[in-house]
This record gives sequence, structure tokens and C-alpha cells, in this order.
Amino acid sequence: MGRPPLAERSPYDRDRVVDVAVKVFTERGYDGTSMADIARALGVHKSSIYHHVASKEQLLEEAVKRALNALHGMLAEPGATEGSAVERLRYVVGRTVEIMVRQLPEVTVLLRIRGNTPTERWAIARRREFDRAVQRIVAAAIADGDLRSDIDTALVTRLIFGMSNSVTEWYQPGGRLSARDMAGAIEAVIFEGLRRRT
Amino acid sequence: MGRPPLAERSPYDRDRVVDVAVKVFTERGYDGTSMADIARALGVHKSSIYHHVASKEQLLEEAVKRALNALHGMLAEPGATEGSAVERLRYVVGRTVEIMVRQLPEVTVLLRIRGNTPTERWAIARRREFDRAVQRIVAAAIADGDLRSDIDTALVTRLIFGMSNSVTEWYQPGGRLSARDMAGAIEAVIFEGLRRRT
DNA sequence: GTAAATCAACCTTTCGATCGGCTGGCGCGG
DNA sequence: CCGCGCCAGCCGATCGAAAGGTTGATTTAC
Repeated sequence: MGRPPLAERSPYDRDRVVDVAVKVFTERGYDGTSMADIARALGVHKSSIYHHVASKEQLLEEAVKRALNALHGMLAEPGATEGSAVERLRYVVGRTVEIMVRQLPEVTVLLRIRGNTPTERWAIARRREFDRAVQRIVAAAIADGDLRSDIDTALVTRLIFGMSNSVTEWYQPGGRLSARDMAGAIEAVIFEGLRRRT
Repeated sequence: MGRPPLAERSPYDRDRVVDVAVKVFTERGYDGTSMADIARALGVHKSSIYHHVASKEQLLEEAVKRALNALHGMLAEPGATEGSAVERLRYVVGRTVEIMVRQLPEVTVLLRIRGNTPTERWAIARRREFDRAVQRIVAAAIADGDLRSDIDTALVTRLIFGMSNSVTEWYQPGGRLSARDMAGAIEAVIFEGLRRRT
């Protein structure tokens, strides 16, 4: 009658609960996900989730913090702070794709939040900081004469992220494409374009 | 005591209700939007909405149909069916941006759908048809030797849409950028890339 | 015994949706 | 050109279901 021994059940800790919750968020959307959905995915009763986190919103908070920490941390790496602006930009784009692949669900959730709750608004604000930091690199690269100057800096930044962030909408972890392949392709298209060089 | 004369109230019809609902969907997300939210935006009681539509999901259906009709209709235009593959691709990209700007909220809602309801799954299926049609054009352009051949056809298509679809995430109708400016910039980056031509 | 992890039952609020009734403009018969 | 019935449009109250969350008991490991 008793439940199986603990060693076989491998009980959840907070991080593993968040792991599962984030994945469900990416499938159903945050607002479209109920605590019952998460409980089902965990194979656990709804109330058990509250032993690990205080609220549904806290699950979201943990998720976006993971993504934001990874992205902001990357901006502090030598490759993003040293060298010419174009080189830094190329590094940031490549590393962004790597981070998206490694932490796909977390970044996906981050990119989809709408600002309905305080946590979401905070995350959006921190995401804007990231965008602005990259925009400064873009501006420097244009000033250096390494990037075309006929398009607005902000627009260029948005197009770069538009392309690279789209990874979260179609990348499948088990697929043929490696993170390095994709990063290479994205860098190539962004900098060289699709037209065949003659 | 009586309500104001009808002429001053300009009563809603189904289309105008959908107009408002779609806009709220883009702000809060479909699942994050309650019928009460829509009613508030309409300045009308919640129950009054059901005089115009049968359900919340029908509001979504009307929205995505608008977007899908516009996009699929565009694929039938001469510019998308006649001429070389690269020319057709360029036309499709430019017109897609135009449609996104003209019907921003509808397309935004379409692009954010997660597949939680039958209507959403139907819309996703029709969107896939659109993607495949464009992918055929991309494949033809590569075969013609007009686009670089070192990147997978499907990946190229996704990157193109990744960049152009990102318009829905940052474009503001009142902004400085015209649809034509943006379409031009996006085409330029996609085909020529960001690197300064020497 | 104590703390971690879970369950089962229950709470309150909010959700989408329904119902019956009210009102004012319009079409139609006389 | 008058009057009256119809109906589009809306309101307020209400419904059952589902939402997020709480509580207290139970089991296992240490």
C-alpha cells in the first residue's frame, strides 16, 4: 500500500519542477498552461507543486531568470567585449544561437511573454537592456564602416534578432542541425546575405 | 434615463467587434485575454459580445482567417507566380511585409498561435501550406543559381520568415518607418546581407 | 523526531457562456 | 404619412466549470 521507495521515485526538487513547467509553457503558452497541466506532466498532484514554488508566476520567474542570466552573462565574456565591433557582433550572434539551443524552452518562454504580470514586465525590461547593449555594438560596427550604413541602427538590430530569435520557433533538439551549423548559417545570411556571390 | 441616441453610439457590427478583440489579443495574448477584457475595450457589457459572435474562439477564427486570406491571396498574384524564382521570392517577401503592416494585429495573432484549440490547429496547418509554397520558390531560386546553395532550403526559408515576421514584434503603426521603407530594408538585408559592399 | 515530498479534499475567484428583458430606429401596411 | 411590430444591439443577473491556491494528514529518509 505504501508508495515505492524514494530512490526509485527520484523525487523532484525545485529545479526539476521548473524544468518540466518551462517545457509545458513552451507547448501551451504560459497563460494557456494550468497548474493541473504541469502536475500531469510531472506525474504528481497539483498541490505538490506548491511545496517547491510559491506560485505559478514564480515558475515563470525562474524560467526567464535562467534565460536572462545566460544572455547577460554572455555579454560579459571576452568575445563580446574585446576586439572590433563587427567581431564582437558576430560573437554575440553566434553565442546567442548557442544559448537558445542549449536553453531552448527558457529562452522561448522569455521571448513570448506579453507583460501581463509584474514578473513579465520586469523580464521585458531586462530584455530591452540586452537589446540596447547589442544595438550599441551594431552602431559601432556601422561607424567603423564594417556594416552598411543605409539602414537605421535600431532596425538593423531588430532584424538581426528577428532572424536569430526565430530559432525558438522551429528548432527541434533531436533534429539534424547542430547548434554550430545553425549559428554558422545565421551568421552567414546576416552578414553576407542570401544572394549568390559571383 | 434613456441611453444616448443611436447615431451617437455608432453601434458595433461583427467586424468592428473583431477589430477590437484582435487588438486586445495582440496586447495580452489570446489565452491571457478574457471576454471581460474585450468588453472593456469595446465599452460594452460582456454578454453583448455574444450577440455578434458565438464564442471567444470564433473571434480568434475571424482574426486568423483575415490574415490567412491576405497571405494566401497574395501568393496567387501575378508577381508571385510569374517571372524567375528570385524575382518571385523578392515579391513575396515585400508583399508579406506590406500585409503585416496593413493587418498587423491579425497577422500577429496568427503568428503567435500555439495549437491549443481546433481553430488554432487548423490555422497552423494553413500557415504551413503557406510556408511550403514559399519554400518551393526558395528551392527553385537555389536551383537557378541565384541564391547561395550552401544552406539547406528549409533553413533558408525559415530564416527569411524569421526576419520578416519579426516585424510584428516591434513595428509601431504611428512610427517613422513606412511599410515600403521596411520592406526595402528587409529585402536588402536578406539578399545582400549586412556587410558593407566594397 | 524531524524534515522532505506527496496526496486528497476544499476554498475562492474568475472564466466563458446563457438567459430574459429592455430600448430605439426602421420597414411596412393602412 | 402615420402607427406599430420587428429586431439589432445591449444590459444585468446568473450558471457551471475551471482556474490558482490552501490546508492538514501521510509516508519515507535520516
